[in-house]
Amino acid sequence: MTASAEDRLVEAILDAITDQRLRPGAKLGEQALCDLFGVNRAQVRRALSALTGYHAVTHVPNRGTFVATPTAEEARDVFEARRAIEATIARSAAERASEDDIARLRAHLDLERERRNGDARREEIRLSRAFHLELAEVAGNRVLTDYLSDLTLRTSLILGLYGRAKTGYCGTDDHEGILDAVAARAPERAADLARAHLHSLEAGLDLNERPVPVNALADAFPDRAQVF
Amino acid sequence: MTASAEDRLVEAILDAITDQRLRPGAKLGEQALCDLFGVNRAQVRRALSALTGYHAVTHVPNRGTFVATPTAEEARDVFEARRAIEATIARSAAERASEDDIARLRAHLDLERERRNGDARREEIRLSRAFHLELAEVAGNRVLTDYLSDLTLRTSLILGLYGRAKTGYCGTDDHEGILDAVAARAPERAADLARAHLHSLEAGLDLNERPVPVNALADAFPDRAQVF
DNA sequence: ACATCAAACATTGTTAACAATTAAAGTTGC
DNA sequence: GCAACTTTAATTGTTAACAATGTTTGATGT
Repeated sequence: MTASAEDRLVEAILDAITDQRLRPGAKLGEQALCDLFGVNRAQVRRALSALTGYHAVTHVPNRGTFVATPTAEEARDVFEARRAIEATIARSAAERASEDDIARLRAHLDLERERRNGDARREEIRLSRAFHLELAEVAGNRVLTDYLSDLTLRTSLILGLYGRAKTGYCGTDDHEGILDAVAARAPERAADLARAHLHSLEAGLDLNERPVPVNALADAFPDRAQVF
Repeated sequence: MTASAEDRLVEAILDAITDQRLRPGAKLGEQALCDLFGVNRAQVRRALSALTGYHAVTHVPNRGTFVATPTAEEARDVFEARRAIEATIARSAAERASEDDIARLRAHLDLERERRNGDARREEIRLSRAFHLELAEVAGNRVLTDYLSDLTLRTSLILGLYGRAKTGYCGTDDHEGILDAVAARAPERAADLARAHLHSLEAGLDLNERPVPVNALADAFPDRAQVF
């Protein structure tokens, strides 16, 4: 069960993008990654290739690979796709959730609410994403779960680019409403609430192009920077 | 605009899977692909890596990569995902299709009907897939179109594994009904018909595990086999 | 004949050196 | 001082040889 070097790299970069330590447009230099993670270039190269498949990075021939910078149009498409997929997920979850599932999701929301009182913004995004993905697990469709994993990552990038600093991200209240509908075995209400949740999240965006904030690779992995 | 060797390879293999010249479980040997396409191993390797991202092949460490063999469960998940996505696509298409779009789709259906009278079964699958993808283009959501491209490919594999030989694949009649709803600007009816179409396609499957038919790589590319 | 084991073969995985391309720095001329 | 050009450095792309793993083949003994 020991993950390969390539998988570790992919996970580390996905994590860094998820909680916005790596911002859109940041360059992922091959040698830099070799040094940071202590692997050889071929492995880095394959990891980056895999990441392009997740729409997390874009590869420019002879230039390098960069953290993806979704356009405003792509942002709209991502949210529409999420509504289509998460409505189905919410419906299935309401039909299939066991008592254990519901209890687990409630515990997750408690954690979310607790952390929200603090100001750990990164943690907030990560936990919010985790709720959506756990609900997907409960729904039990691996294909949809994989797509949602992809879409939530892209949502992280979109929030980083177009999100207004003021507004919080996913309201915990919305999540609570969805879970209540699931617990009440009300599939259509759960689906409607999921759609509404995503609409309000999208409404909180400012979809005007803005200068792309780029930061260095080393900033995203401060712990490793000293090790190597 | 000249496609790279890697892209050509990916396209060729995806095509071969789409019209079932490459069947589930077929081994994609690296050296064999080098010989067939006259490229070096590194390029083959990267192409195969990209293909795993499309869920078209699976990679087994130290064993090689093989054309994916979806399980019965995955088949169900794929169809549920398609219903979620294509219902949204049909709805959008009905809202946004121009007269040109509709004319183009009608021409496509004419072609489909014509070929159907012949017995070109491969052509039939390819054209049916193309209709779904063209409708997605009309709907105008690139994210959903990409996912659908992925799902239709997997559907090809699923039909090869679990499809009853008797039944045709996508009925042209179903497609016609969907297009009529689009032309009539009836989004909900279009969405319902799309869902029903996929339900009937899924109902035509025999989801019992069966021996995996494997054929050789060279069989899938008879034209190239002689060149090299 | 069948199972077991061992050696030969074939295939995948890794590494390092080399080539090609792009970005950066420095220089020259106006 | 600024722009255009040349040279230098850094980065990505490619190739081929080597190592490790898995598979097949054939021999051996029961």
